[in-house]
Amino acid sequence: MSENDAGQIKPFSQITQHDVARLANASQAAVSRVIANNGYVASDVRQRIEDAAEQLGYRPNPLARGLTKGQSNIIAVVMADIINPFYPIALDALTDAIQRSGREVLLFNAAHHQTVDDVIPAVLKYRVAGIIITTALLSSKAAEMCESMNVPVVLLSRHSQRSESFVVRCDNQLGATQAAQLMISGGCKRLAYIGGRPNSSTNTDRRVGFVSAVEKAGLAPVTVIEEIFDYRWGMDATAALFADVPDIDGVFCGDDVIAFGALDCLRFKLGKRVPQDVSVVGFDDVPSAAWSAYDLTTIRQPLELMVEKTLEFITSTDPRAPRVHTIPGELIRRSTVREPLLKA
Amino acid sequence: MSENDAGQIKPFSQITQHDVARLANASQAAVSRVIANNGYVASDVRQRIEDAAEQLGYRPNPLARGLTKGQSNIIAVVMADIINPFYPIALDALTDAIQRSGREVLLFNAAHHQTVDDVIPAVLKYRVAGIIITTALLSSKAAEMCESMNVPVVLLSRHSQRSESFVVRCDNQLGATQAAQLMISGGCKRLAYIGGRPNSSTNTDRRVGFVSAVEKAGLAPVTVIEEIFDYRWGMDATAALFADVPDIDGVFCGDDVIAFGALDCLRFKLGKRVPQDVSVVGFDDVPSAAWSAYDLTTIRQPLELMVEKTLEFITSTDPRAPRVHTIPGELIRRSTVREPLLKA
DNA sequence: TTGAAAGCGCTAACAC
DNA sequence: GTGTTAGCGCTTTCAA
Repeated sequence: MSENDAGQIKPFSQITQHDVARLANASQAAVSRVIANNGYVASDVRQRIEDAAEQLGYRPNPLARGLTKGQSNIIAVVMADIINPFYPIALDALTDAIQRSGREVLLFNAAHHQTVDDVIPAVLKYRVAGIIITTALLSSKAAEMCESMNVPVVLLSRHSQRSESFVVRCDNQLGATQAAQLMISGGCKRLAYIGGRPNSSTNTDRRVGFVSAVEKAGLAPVTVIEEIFDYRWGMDATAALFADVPDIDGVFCGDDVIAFGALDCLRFKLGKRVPQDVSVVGFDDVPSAAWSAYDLTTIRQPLELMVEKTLEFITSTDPRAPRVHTIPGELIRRSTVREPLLKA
Repeated sequence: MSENDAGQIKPFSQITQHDVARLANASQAAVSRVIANNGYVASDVRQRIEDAAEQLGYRPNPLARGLTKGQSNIIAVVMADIINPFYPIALDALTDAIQRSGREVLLFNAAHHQTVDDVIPAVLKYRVAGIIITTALLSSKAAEMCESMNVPVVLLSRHSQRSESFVVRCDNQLGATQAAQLMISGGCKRLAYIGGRPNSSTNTDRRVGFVSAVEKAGLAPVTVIEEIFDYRWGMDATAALFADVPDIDGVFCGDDVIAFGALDCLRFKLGKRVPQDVSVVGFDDVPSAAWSAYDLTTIRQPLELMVEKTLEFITSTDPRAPRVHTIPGELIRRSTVREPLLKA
């Protein structure tokens, strides 16, 4: 607007602590102290500085701050399967919580051409305040890198014995056990498990929980088939399963998306009635599980609590505190499991 | 391993250009030149530097680089409706493309407590190389901020007349027109539109395209009902619609998720057959549209092309190039629209 | 071609 | 309490 220095308005946020200091008649260091809220500064000076900052529209430059402190205000989220509907909900909750805590989210997609291990170096360059990994595990080499840079890592919804990472997860075994009990009490005799990625902890825990609960009940052993967490697989696996073992009357699925595929195969390809002929249970409770077309009985992951604990871990300082936090899921009964006959 | 300077290994990525310079017997400035690939450096020196960098596992610090250059290697993605299944696919494609171009993604969730305008200042602090906004529009004030800092903004899947932003979008009007034609050719006479957020450009464009195509065909005017892009609304709107106008035989929905709600209401609450009694068309072609339980006829947004163009815009320099890019969608015929009777 | 040197905006001793 | 000063790791003149 005005063309001289007098009324000069620098483009937004090119304003530095020097500018503020000049206007407030204080040193730049003093400005730093009040902005970072760290160190002594007389209340009248503080007031002048705050006013000046306000007036100039001062915004601290996180790049500069990160450089000097050796740590940024950024939390990295590494995700490999953004498409699977569980992850968007998780991401929504995570980003919201992180932003509310005044930090920002750097998102790394570890799908397609990159693995988690590939992206870790890129993450670390940013001197992030923490790393949240969903979906896939971390090699010990990558975990060491993080540790050597003192960056806390939390594995969300993943388990891992060996690393020093924090772990926040739903109690998958317990959930699977509940699923088994529900189906068994509904009268299922011949059960199957359609799993996702075989070597993922999520899959293993769910399988183990289910298989052992069924075993404990003295039923025929569970037929297990595992490959990947997606709809297509749920469909194909179901077809294969029933071709092999036609009298299956209950299917527990590694996640909801697999269950949707199973349900559609059962109803539209195999002509089975659910739940009369076969019962189906999923895991996660993604939004579409509640849609009428599926109305899927499933185990809900306690996402709010999981996210909360995840952020706690990131900022935790006590090295002796437990590093693994397991939260029970919640059985959501809808209409894909046969109810027990009333013994009237 | 060894305890002296000789074999000393600094923790990963604490290694600076100084360290590399010392090992390569060159100046730190020279190292900068080869790393940034910018400026003259003799080939033997370059070789030594590259070897040294390799050997030490040197990684440039993006915070420092960003500070000096006044621009980071980060692209911000602002998203408000991560839950709606269209956005995860978009996000997956976006993040993958951005990472492949050697940049990183800072994700801002503009839902819950924050609007797009709220997050823009936070975005700008990071001196990002560009901002990609999905889901919601930008006030002109926020747009000015971006412009004053010389940060390109692209509105993905949004339109906006007034701002200087780039726009990449699917041709919503055309898609809606195709939907109308398909339904009409299948024999629909009494059509309705169930829209999402009334003042969003996506919604408006789709409504206008549909309404005018129906009008052009000389049919009864379209009944319009709009509120929000979600499943629940699709369900409720459908119930309300048929209570009001029972003879509707074709429903075009603002997006797939609304269509899922409509479908479920029609089938499970209203006892209608789809497509025999009423035809339904969605928009987006999210993954679940292909699932057997829905098998929804819809318009696919050309996401790959949209993402590609978005990144082109971010790096474009020609100020006279057109700033709006509209790409036609693709009609995906599945089973929710009645086929025309064959006039044999 | 190359190195020295001056910052980028900020934090954190360190003296006063 | 406060200002001065020395960097954080990097880019970029500017001389040599």
